[in-house]
Amino acid sequence: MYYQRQAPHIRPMTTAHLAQTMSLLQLNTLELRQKVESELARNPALELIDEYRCPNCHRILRVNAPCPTCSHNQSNSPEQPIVFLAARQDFYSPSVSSTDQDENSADEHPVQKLSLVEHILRQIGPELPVEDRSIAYHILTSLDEDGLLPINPAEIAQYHHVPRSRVERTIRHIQSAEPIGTGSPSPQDALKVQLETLRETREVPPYVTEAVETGLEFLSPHRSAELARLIGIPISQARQVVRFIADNLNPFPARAYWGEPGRPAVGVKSDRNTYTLPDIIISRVNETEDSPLIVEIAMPYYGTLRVNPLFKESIQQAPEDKSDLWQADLEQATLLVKCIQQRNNTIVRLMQRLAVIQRDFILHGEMKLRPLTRAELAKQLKVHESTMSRAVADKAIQLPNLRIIPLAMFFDRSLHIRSVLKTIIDQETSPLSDSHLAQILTGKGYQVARRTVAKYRALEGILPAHLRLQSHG
DNA sequence: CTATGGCACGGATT
DNA sequence: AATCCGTGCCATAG
Repeated sequence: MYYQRQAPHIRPMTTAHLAQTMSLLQLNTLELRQKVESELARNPALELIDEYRCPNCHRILRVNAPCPTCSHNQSNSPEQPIVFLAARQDFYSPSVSSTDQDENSADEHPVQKLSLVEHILRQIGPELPVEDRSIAYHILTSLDEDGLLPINPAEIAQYHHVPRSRVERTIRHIQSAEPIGTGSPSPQDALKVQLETLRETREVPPYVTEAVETGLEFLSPHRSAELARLIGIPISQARQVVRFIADNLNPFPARAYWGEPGRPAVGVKSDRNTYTLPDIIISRVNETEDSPLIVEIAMPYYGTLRVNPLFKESIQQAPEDKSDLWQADLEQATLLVKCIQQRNNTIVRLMQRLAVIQRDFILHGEMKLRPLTRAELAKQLKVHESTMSRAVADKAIQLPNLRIIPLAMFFDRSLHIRSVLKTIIDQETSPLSDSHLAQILTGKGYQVARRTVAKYRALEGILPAHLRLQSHG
């Protein structure tokens, strides 16, 4: 399927190389992993050997990557505090541990991304009693697109002829898996579960529990006034509560990692029931202001992918009729390996640049996002615009604050203004009209037309001024 | 008369 | 070439 049986030597190498690099570049890590797996299964010239470890420190290394501990780092100048670790390979577990049901569905229509069901089963699989597996599977496949359970546990119990308590026990198992709260019957329950889990590791501000229990409908940022009145606390404290909940909890667990609750993230395909893992992870070394950033590129497979040297040697002894085929396989394998390396290289270079340009955004949030176009970055990196587009397409990136957002968000033209707009509205004492908001924004150095303010408002799901509530009283 | 949403146009972006 | 986005104009609601 991946190669035509034509005389391979006629095919111009460069064209094929280019074409394949391009097509690989626009795949995200999971898609690439599937591609590699299918090639591995089909092509005897390709082999996957154990991960390559640094002889001194035993760190797992990407092929050809300098060891970050023993040898010096390539990209670490003092004014650009960024450290690039070797791409990490341990991120995606090998595909052995899936259940029977998964195998079947995967055969029928190849999964593009790890489904939520599979993701959770892998987590709870080990602790889940075997006899509860079918129940868990039943629950997971019944989830709606937000990760909530729309049907009654009693139904499931009846269907499997088991006591209800066993179903509920299984639900609790599922709720405790990432994303926490999945399988809850309602957004409120999901929040409660998340809150409990959070309590184990962190201090939870006062009144958060009350807000979740009674003031659920007032939890959106611009309704803090109503919440304050309901619980009987100052508005400022209500804002903190709302802020805390927005930052740490999510009423729709399955959307947990896609940007902000309730708002579909920018640039995401509207695939339903897919759970997206990051292709790139950024973390920080410490909490100081000038802390270096660690950028990790997730690898699609364990170990080192390479052309099997034995296959290469034995190719002269190929049987007459197979000779062409083997030759084609060999070329295909070499091509794939090269292209994957090139893909990684492109993404690493992209991220090196991006981490410098958008450092403030990565560390301090949306308001600091610097408007940047793909074309601009392409120019700086001296690559073609279409290459940039592909590199950015369909990738997810995890920020140090653990939020996972589409890489495309780094190129949002108006996110920073929208974010400023949000805080203005959040802090307004009486509802401001669009034209007034436009004035304030212009005063702050963001030139936007009144009409545009209206569009941004709509985008953020904020009601027009006359429908917003007075914040005091 | 003011505030806002719909439509459409043109330029930028992909 | 196709799509997205900011903006102006106009109709409508209050």
